[in-house]
Amino acid sequence: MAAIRTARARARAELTEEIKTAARCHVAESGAAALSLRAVARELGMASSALYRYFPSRDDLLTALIVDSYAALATTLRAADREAVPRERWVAVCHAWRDWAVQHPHEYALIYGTPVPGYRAPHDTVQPAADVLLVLVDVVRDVAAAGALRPIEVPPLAPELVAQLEHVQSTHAEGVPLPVLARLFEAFGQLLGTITLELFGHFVGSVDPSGPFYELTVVELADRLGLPES
Amino acid sequence: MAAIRTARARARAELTEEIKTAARCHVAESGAAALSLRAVARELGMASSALYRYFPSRDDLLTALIVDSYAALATTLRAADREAVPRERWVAVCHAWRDWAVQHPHEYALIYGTPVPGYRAPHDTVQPAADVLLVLVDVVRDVAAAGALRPIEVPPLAPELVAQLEHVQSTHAEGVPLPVLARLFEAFGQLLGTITLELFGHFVGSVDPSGPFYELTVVELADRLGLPES
DNA sequence: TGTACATCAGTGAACGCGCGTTCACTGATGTAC
DNA sequence: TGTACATCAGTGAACGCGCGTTCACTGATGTAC
Repeated sequence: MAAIRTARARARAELTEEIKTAARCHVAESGAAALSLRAVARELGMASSALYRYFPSRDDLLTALIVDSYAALATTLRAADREAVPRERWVAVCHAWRDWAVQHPHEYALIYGTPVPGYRAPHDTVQPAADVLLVLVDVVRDVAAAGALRPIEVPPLAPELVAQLEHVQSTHAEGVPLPVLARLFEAFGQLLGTITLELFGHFVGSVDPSGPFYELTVVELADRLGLPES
Repeated sequence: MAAIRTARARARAELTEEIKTAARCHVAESGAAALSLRAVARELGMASSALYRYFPSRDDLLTALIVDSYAALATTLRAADREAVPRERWVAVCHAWRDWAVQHPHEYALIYGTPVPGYRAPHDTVQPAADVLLVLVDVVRDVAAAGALRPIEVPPLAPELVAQLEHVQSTHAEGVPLPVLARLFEAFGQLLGTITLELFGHFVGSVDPSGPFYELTVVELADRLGLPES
């Protein structure tokens, strides 16, 4: 029933993919804010009104692209994560993140840049967004489970922060000590900030090209997380 | 000659400001990408073509806004920096940064978010952008000059990174040791990343509201820079 | 297997909108003598 | 101080553009009997 699909159903699935692919190209060239149904339709050689058979509105197409971009990033990170000793896993995943961003700057901007004006992210994007972070969490959790995590010292955590982190811990990061979890969020901010600054041109004239600087950042983050030396 | 201005010159200066103010409002409401000369003209009750007497194009108006936003942020940070002992200076400046961002989210997005599609930043924006960072640099440099900086350990720096940092050191940060300068850039990335994640909604469901988390980040950064305990 | 009807993909014209920019113009302000 | 000319601010109409979305339609595909 799901396997034996009618010609219509197969054509529909294929065209849906083609529309998303064309839209992704458009985003990669002109940015998400400029995404236009008409342009996509033009590229596919069909009437713009035909797209409404596949996506009820421009925003729904945008949502689909965002979900896909998160998924693509998460998949890339997972791939980088496989085969590597603990510390190298961290380094590999972090570099995979930057590489993906450099190779797909507009998709990166689509998910981590300024939200598109007038667009309200639906709930569909929450899980894909979390999946990306979970790659980082998993690296650390596996080390923790193996008892190889070096103890780290952090300043006392405010009660509100403890509550927030405990919630994350119980739902997504069991076995990761709270101080490490706090450092993981710090790492998230630092990685994203560093990549963003490079991509959006704020390092021009200082630490650009930023390969060596990013490398340093990643290594120091591994230290601060208590990951063992490679 | 600069003081005794004609009525025309005074009117011109005032209207230029009014245009920028109206444009800023527009950016604060709908974002930079949606900035429209016609909307600004409408708000001022004048013909849209009249704006071309003041700004040769939409992009020039955008540039003026960007320069102003950098300047406003730098001024805010400077104000926070005054009166405070060394370590508190760092904390005060970092919190002023976040506060400004939270209070002016669209201006923040204007300078640190996704670049506006089709817009190419002219050279006029370089110095204002640097001025913001120099507030952070100055805090650390003053402590270094007073000999109060705790020595810090960083992994060996790649030769290319050393060259980049030495260039920055010689032009903007004399007296700041290279490892500290590297950490300053890391701090820049981490602060910007953390603020961006909060502002763009990526902390919803985890460390949101992010006050306590940001506080922790700032304090740890001070440690890593070798700033003395308060 | 064949027919009758329902479903759906895709079309093309149209609505109504807002945009950046140009241009010839009017009338006020400034300047040189 | 008064006049003649040059400069400049602001107008309003127009050009040409692209957009999202709707709607009545044709014709092909799928389904029930």
